[in-house]
Amino acid sequence: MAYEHKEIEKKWRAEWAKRKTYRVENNPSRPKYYVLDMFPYPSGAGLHVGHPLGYIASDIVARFKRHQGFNVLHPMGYDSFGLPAEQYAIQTGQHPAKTTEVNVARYREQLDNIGFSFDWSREVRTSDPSFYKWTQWIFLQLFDSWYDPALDKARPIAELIARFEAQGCTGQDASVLTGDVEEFIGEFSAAEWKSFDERTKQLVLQHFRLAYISDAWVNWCPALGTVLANDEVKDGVSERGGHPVERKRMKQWSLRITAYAQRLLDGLDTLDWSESIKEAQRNWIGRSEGATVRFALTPNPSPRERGTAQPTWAERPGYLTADGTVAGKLQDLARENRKAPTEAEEKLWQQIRAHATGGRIRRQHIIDRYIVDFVSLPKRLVIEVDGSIHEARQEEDAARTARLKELGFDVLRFTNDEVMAELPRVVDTIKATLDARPNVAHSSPSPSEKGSGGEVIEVFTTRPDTLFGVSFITLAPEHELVPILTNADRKAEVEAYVEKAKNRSERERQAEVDKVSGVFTGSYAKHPFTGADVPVWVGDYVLAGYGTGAVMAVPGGDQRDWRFAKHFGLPIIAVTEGADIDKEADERKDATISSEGFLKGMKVPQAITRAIQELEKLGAGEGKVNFRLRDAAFGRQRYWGEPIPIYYKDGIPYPLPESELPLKLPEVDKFLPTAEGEPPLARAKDWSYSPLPGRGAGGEVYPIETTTMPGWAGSSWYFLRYMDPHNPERFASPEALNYWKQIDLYVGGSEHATGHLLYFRFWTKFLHDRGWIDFDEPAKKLVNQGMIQGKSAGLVRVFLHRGNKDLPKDLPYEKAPEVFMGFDLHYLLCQPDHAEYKTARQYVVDYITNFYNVTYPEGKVYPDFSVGRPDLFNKGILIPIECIGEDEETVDILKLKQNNLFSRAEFIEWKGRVVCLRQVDKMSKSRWNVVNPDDIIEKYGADTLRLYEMFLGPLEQSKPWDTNGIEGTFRFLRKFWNLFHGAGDAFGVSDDAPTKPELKILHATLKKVSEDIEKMSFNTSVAQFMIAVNELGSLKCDKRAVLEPLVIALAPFAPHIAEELWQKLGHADSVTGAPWPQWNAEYLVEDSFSYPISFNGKTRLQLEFPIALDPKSIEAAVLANPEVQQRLEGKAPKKVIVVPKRIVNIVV
RNA sequence: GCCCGGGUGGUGAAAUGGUAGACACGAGGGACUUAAAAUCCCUUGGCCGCAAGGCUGUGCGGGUUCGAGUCCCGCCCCGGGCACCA
Repeated sequence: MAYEHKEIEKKWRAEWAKRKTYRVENNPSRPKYYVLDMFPYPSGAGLHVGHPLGYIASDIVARFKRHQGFNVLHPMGYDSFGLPAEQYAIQTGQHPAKTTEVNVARYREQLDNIGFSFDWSREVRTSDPSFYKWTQWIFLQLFDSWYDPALDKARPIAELIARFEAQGCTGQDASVLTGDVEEFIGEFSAAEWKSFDERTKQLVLQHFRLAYISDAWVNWCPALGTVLANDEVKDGVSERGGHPVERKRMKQWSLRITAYAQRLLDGLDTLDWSESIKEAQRNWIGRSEGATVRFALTPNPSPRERGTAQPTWAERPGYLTADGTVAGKLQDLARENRKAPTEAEEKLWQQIRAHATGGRIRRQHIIDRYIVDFVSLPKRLVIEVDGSIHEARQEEDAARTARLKELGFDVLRFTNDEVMAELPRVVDTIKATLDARPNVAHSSPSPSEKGSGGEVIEVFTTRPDTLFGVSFITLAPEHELVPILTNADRKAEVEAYVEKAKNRSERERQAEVDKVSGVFTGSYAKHPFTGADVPVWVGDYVLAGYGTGAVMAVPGGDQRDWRFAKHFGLPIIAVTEGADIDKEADERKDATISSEGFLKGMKVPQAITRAIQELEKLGAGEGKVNFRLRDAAFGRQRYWGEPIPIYYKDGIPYPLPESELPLKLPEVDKFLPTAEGEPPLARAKDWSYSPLPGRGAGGEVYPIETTTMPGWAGSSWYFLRYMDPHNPERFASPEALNYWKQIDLYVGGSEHATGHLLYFRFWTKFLHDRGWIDFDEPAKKLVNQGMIQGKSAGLVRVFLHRGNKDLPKDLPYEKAPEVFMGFDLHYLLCQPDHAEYKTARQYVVDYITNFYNVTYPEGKVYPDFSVGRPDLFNKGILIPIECIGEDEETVDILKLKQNNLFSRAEFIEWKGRVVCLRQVDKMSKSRWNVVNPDDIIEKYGADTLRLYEMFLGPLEQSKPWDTNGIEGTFRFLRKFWNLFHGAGDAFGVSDDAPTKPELKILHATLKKVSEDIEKMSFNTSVAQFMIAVNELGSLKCDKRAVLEPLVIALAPFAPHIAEELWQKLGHADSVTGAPWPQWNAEYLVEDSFSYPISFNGKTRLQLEFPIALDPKSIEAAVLANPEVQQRLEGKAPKKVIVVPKRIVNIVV
C-alpha cells in the first residue's frame, strides 16, 4: 500500500475531532506546560505559508511535552477587533462582525488542514462580548488604580483617597506623575482635600489614575481618522497604510505605562527572550540617568531704566509683567493675597488648576500696576472674581480693564456669587474662552511644568559633570518660556523661527538632521555654580517631548551642542583632558574633567556624583532618572473595538458599574465619524447610561464615552483567558490562574517587540499588583520565528516618449495598451557597450513601430521610448507569481492576460520568451507573491508541509519561500512509510530482536531529536530522521522494536502519518498519548574510534584505535605507523597531541 | 551615528576550539522499464593530476592556539531595531 497522504490526513482530522484528542483539562495533579502562539488577526487574505511556521514549531513542542507527560495548554484564538475589518465595512457597508466571522471561518479551515493540536474548546475572540467584558473590567481596574512610588506598585484609588484625607498631597507625591500629558496640580492639605467638592476631587484623582483622560499630544492620522500609538507610527507615517501622521493636542484616554518603566526594564533580565527583543524594549523604554538642573533667569534691564518709552506688555521680557515702579509693594501684597484667598477664589483656583487647561494659570499675578486674580499668560486672559466691594468701584475697574486690554489681555469677570453657585458653568466658560484664544506661548508638553516657584529654566542632563562647560542654553521651539524670554528687538526673528520650526513636519526634521538652525532670545540665565550669564537660544535640535524641552549646551562635550556653537560662533569650552575641541566634542565617559571649577581633575563618574551633590546643596537641581517611554494613548476614534465603559457626569468620567458589563458595541447607521467629527459610536441611539432604574424615564441620563479601545487591549491579557475561557464570574478563576501561571513558551514574530510585548508585560504587572495573579511576567520564554518571505516577480514597462514634435500626431497613445518587456532585454538596453545592444534596441523599435503600424519620416528612428526602472520595490511592475513558468522566470503570457489588469497589455518577447525579475520581498497579497499552504497540502500533504517548513533552516531565521526542497521531505515520508510495508506494499513488521546497528541508529536518533526539540533546532532533528530512515532502509530493518519508538518520535512533526502507522501497529489509542521513548547511552557506545591523524593541524590519514586505549598507547601506535614514519621523514616530532575520541595532531 | 543579528558549495543549510560542507534540493552519470512515474546506485566546493595524491577554501586583514567557520583586535557588506533622547 502506497503512502496516501490525502486519505490518511482526512481520516485523522476527523478522528481527532471525534475523539476530542486535544481537549485539555485543568488538572492540578499533573505538571503543566503552556505553549502559546501570538494571537493572529484574521485578515481577509487568509493564511500564507509564512504564518504557520511558528505554529508548527510550537505544535511540535506542545506534542513533545505531552509525550513527556505534561498537561499541555496549547490554545488558539483570534484578535478579531481591528482596522481592516472596519475599513472594509466603511467601503462596503458590511458589518465588521460579519466580515470577521467569514475570515475566522477561513482561518479555522486552513489551520485545521495543518493538523495542529489546538484545544479549540478554549478558543477566544477579542470581539466576543463574553471576552471583552473582561477587557473592559481590567480597564476599570486600571481606572480604579494609582501608582504608589513608595511601594512601587499599583494600589486601589480608595487608598489614595484615604491618604489624601489623612495627609493631603505633598510634593513627594508629585513623583507619581510620570506621564507626559498632565500638569502637576500642586500640593494641598488634608483639610483642603476635604473641602473640595466632588467634581474637584474627581479632577484631582484624574491625575493619579492609571487610566486617565487628559489633553495630550497625540499622533493624529487624518486619513485613518484616528489617533495612533507611538509604536504604530514609523518615520512620521502610519505603520498600516503609510498615511501621514501629525501631532495634535486632543482629549485622550491614556494608560500610565510610564509608572512601570523601571520595572518593565528590570524584568527583562529575568526573561529567556531573544537579546534583540530585550534590546528593542530597552531602547524603547530609554532610561537615562542624570540630573535636573535649574538655571535662574537674569532679568534684562527694563526699557524704562534704559530711558525708552513705556513699553507695551508684549514687548516686555514676558514674565515680568509688573510695572517696575510699584512692583516691590505689589509683590508683598500679592503674596499676602495668595495666602488668604476668598472662598470663591479658592474654589475656582482648585477647579482651574485641576483642569489643566490653557497652559499654566497663575493667581494673584502682577500686571502693570494691578494684581489680577488669575491669569493665563500664554493666552493673555485675565480672570477676575469680584466681591461686593467691586460694585462701588465700577469706574476704577473699567479703567483697569482698559489698561489690561491695552497690554493685550482680555478680562473675564465673575462675581463671588456666580462662582459659589454655578461653579461648573464658570469653569466651562473659562475653558471655552481659553480654548478659543490663540496661544501666545505654545503650550508645552513638558512634564516638568511645575507651576510653582520663581522663573527658572529647568534642564535634564546625563552629564552634570560638564556643567562648567555650559556656554548657552537651548530651548525647544515649543518651549513655553520662549515667548516670555524673547526680547523686544528679537521678537520678530524668534517668532518667525518658532513658526517655521513648528510647521516643519517630523519627516522634514528628520531629513534635515545635519542642518543647524536656531535663534537667540536675547535673554540670559544664571549658571548655578559660577553665576555667569548664560545666553538662552532656541533651536529645533531640542525636542519638546523629551526631558524638559530644554538643554544646557556643553559644546565641548556634546556633538550636537558643538555643531550649534560652531555654527553660531558661540564659545566652546573644553571640558575634558585631551579633547580636541576645534575638531569635535569629546563625549568619552572615561575622561578626566578639565574645565575650571571644583570638578577639575576628577574622572567623569566621580564628577557626576559630586556635581549632583553640589546642585542639591544649592537647591539648583537633583539626581534624576528620565525615560523616553511615553504613556500609551488608549482611545481610538473608531467603531470596531471594545467600548470604553465610562460615562460622563458634569464632564467628569465615571466608571460604569461592573453589573453593566459587558458594555456591548451599539448598532450604528454608518461606520464613519459624525458630521461634527465625533467618533462613530456617537451615531448610536441612546448611547447613554442612567444609574437609576427606569433608564431615561425621569432618572438622570449620562453620555457614554464614544472612543473605543485600541487593537492591543485584548491581546494584552488574552493568555489568561485561555486558562478558563468560559468563566462568567471572573476573567479566570484563581485555581486556573494558579495552575497554568505563566506561558512557558511564547512563539511569534519580532515585529511585536515594542508594541504588544510591552503592553502585555505592563498589564500582567498591573494585575499582579492588584492581587489578581501571582506572577508579574506573562511569558518565561519567547522565541521569534523568522519571516518567510515571498519572491515577487516583475516586468519592465516601456514608455513611449510624448511631446516630440517630429512624432506623427495620430499616434494612438491614449488608446495604446501598455507594453512590457523582460529583464533580459532591458538589461541589454542598459548596456550600450554590449555586443547585442544595437540588435536589441532595433528589435524593440521595430516591434513598437510595427505594433502601432505607423510610418515615419525618412532617416528618423521612431518611436522614441524609455523603460521603467528595474527595481521592483520602486517602479517595476509586479505580476502575479502564478503566471510564471516552472523555470521560475519565464512569464506565461496567456495566463497573465487572463488577469484584468494585463488583458490589453503587450509583451515584447526576446529570444522567444519574456523573462521576469525575481526579488525577495515581503509575502503579501498586494505583492501578488503569496503562496497558500492549502495548495502545498493538496499536493504533498500537511505532514510534508510541516516537515518542510521545519527543515528549511533555523526557526528564527528569515528566508524566502522556495518549494525546491520539498520533494526531499516528501520522499522521506514515503521511505518512512515503506519501512513498515514489505513486498507487495502490505503492512508488516517483525517481532525479531533488533541488531546492534539498528539499535544504535534508533537511540542516536532519539537522543538527537529529544535534545534538538528542547533547543528548538527542528531542521537538524528532521535531518536526523532522514539519516535514520536511510540507514534503516539499507539495513532492511522491519523490526517493531525499532520502528515503534520512531513513530512516537516522529509524531510531533508529522502527526497524521504517525497516527496511521501507530494504529496499524495495533494500538487503539492515539499516538499523542504515548510516552516519549527514552534513549539509552548503552547502545551508542563505540568500541573503536577512527582517529584523524593530522600534521600541524592538517589531516593526512585515519587510524582506528579502541576507545579504551589510553593516549600514551595511541601516541606510540601512531608513531609506529609506517605511513606516519614516512611523512616524518625520520625526524622526531616536536610534540604529539592526543585528544581521546577526537584527534591526533603531530607537530613537526 | 548607536544597539542587536548575520556573512560557509549552484541552492536551503550542518558543525561542545578537534576530519569544514552532515541532511536535503539541484546538476551530471548509471541501473530497472517498451516508455513514463516511482525506486535504487555513483559523482558533485575550487584548482592541478590518468591515477595515487597534492594545493586551496567558511566576507577582508591581523592575532591567540599543537589546531580557528568557531576565540580576540581592526575593517567591509547584508538584515533588523533605535535615532538631533541631552
